[in-house]
Amino acid sequence: MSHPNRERADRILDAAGELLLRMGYRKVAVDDIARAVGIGKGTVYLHWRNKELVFQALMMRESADLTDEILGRIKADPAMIVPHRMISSSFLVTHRRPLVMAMLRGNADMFGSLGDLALRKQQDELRTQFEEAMLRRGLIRSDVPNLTYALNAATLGFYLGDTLSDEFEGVPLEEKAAVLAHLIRTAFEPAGEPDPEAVADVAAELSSALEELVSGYRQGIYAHDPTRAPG
Amino acid sequence: MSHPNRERADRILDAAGELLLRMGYRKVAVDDIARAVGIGKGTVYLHWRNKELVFQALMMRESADLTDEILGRIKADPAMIVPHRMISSSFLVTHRRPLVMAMLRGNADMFGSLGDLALRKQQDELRTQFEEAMLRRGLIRSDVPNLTYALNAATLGFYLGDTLSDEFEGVPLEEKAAVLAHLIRTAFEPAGEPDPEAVADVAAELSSALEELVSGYRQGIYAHDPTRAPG
DNA sequence: GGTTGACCGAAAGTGCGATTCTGGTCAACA
DNA sequence: TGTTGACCAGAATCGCACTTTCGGTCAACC
Repeated sequence: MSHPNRERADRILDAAGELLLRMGYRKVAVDDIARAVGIGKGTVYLHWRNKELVFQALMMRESADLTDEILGRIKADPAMIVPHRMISSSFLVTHRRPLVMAMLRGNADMFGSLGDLALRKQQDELRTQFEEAMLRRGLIRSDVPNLTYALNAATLGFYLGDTLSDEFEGVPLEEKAAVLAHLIRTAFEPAGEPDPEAVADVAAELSSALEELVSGYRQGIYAHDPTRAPG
Repeated sequence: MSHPNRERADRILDAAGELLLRMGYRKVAVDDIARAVGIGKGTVYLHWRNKELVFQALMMRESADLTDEILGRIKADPAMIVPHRMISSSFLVTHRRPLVMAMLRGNADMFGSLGDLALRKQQDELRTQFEEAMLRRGLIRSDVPNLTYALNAATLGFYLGDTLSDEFEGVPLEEKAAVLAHLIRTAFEPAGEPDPEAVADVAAELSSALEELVSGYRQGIYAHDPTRAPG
């Protein structure tokens, strides 16, 4: 039985991430990763059962880090959770993480078939919880039709815009975030200042939900499967 | 010299469109088109110099028809030009034209390399003109940062949403349009009713610009290149 | 017991000649 | 004069043998 050290696991993921960005999933050989770290190929397999799990772990670590970053901002200022700040801030934070961007753009040649099945489901639940809490506490207007779809569609273009056309390459990321903030604030939030108590409450609720999400991510990253039951 | 009849040209384009949707650009042979119409392959070449021009003509006709449709709505009710109605209505009309949808989704295997270079430029100019007129007459709020980018990004997600994820397939098109209308109205339009005179003026200006656009399209469709200069 | 890298088989890639397809032409025809 | 489809050349596709790559294993080593 093995309990490979975690610091090495992180170095492996570091290398995997770098190579992934540079060459794409298919072109990265497990041996490349091992070489980059300065260890034997077999050692990688002491950490994860196969190649796909290595990259899955990488993406989970990335997601966890990103979520932590957002969590930190909420802790520093609970007012961060009002939709327009939350969403534009997530936009910024996300865009600074090339791996996450590549993932959610579904760059097919970058990722072989990294299914975020359970992951996606968890995020969906979180989003639903977020929306419900916001609605309940009056931080989102109640007259928006089809809220979930509306938020998605309204946001999607900002994430995909520069992928499909280079006509807005010149606009700085911060300005784009500001535009997104304007959009969310005017279209989804009620007029006037939000109730500070509601903000605090929702911030607390959301924080704990995010913490749970992060711990879920982290759990998946370094989990080493026990050797299969003997046949 | 030839002046092939226009009705036949239209039948060719009809067939080309049907085949294009069914099999994609590459798989459609000029001979297939001719067969479908019941004419000889050579006849197609009496209308257009090569295969690509046939499909370019098809897309121009499609664009012209679509623009005409919008134009008709504006004529029937000038208030159609207020942004939220204009944009959501364009959304609906566009989504009912599979060829246009395929085109602007950039379905690479559907279209070989149909460059809408000049076309795109013309549309951009029109959009700019539209925005300026709206701003000038107070039909769009003046506090929206980066207006052009904002409108694009805010709208894009609605066009691409169901391409990338099937999670909103269930939402009827009309409801999506309603969401888009809400978004545009609340985020881009000033509160209160628009000035009827401004509406009428902008409607007139936009109508004539659209008519010009359509006539530009139509001109390109059936234009037969003169035989090359003798070598 | 942790670590390694030679080794294996499957799968992907490569080279190349044979074959089919198809855009475009044009002599013949109506 | 308008229309056609047989014809041609170049491109794409296919078939296939050969080579290379790479995920994953495991006996040997430290």
